[in-house]
Amino acid sequence: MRRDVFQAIADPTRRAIITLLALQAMTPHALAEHFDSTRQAISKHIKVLTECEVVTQKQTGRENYYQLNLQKMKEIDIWLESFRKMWEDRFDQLDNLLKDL
Amino acid sequence: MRRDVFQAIADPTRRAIITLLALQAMTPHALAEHFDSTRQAISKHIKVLTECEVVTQKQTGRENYYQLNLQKMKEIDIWLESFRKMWEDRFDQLDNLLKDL
DNA sequence: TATATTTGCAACCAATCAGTTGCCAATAAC
DNA sequence: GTTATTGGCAACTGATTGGTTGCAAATATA
Repeated sequence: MRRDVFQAIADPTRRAIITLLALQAMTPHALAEHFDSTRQAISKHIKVLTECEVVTQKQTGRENYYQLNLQKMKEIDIWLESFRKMWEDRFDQLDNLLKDL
Repeated sequence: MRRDVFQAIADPTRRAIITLLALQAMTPHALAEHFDSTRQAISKHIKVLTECEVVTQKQTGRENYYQLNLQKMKEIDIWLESFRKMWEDRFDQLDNLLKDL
């Protein structure tokens, strides 16, 4: 099974989970309340996120708090880096063109 | 069928195609030579990329040149924006901590 | 004109995905 | 001690994915 951050963010529900966990650590139960699907469905998504280390867990009693691992988000940023350079160059070119006109 | 840039970059072969097309526009045939799988498999990936507008095509005779649409790459960057702010804040906090020591 | 190259389409296949329900274990609350 | 809450596991289902082969159409090339 392929488990990387790119696969993790492919699913819109998982992206929503990531956004929620960016604000604060939450339990699967609390997370599930934000969605229409069942707690088990959400738990499966959390499992994927945990397996690719996008999310880490911290157990306290019976409650399991999950929190976002920003480092993994940074991995996407690193991949984007070379492309960002390209669109910034394009922007500069357009900028120069506009100045010349 | 869900077709967005996040699903597009989920597959490692598609990410490789994107990287190749960032360097220069290419035909499916030329692209396929960079991979082990068949031309049809690559064409299917190109179809996904086209459907979510990560790639645009330009036909010349029987050859079909595909090129990267940087704008769609930027969409990922926009989504990352809020998270980037977070890890930069964390870095600043660490920086201040180190200064204090 | 005959042959080779490039391409997209359709049919098929095994694996994976996202979701469900049911169940049981552990912890909290009463 | 009994009941409620939380959460993980397993089994199942339908849809999607990434791959294959075969084929036909269009364009180059000999």
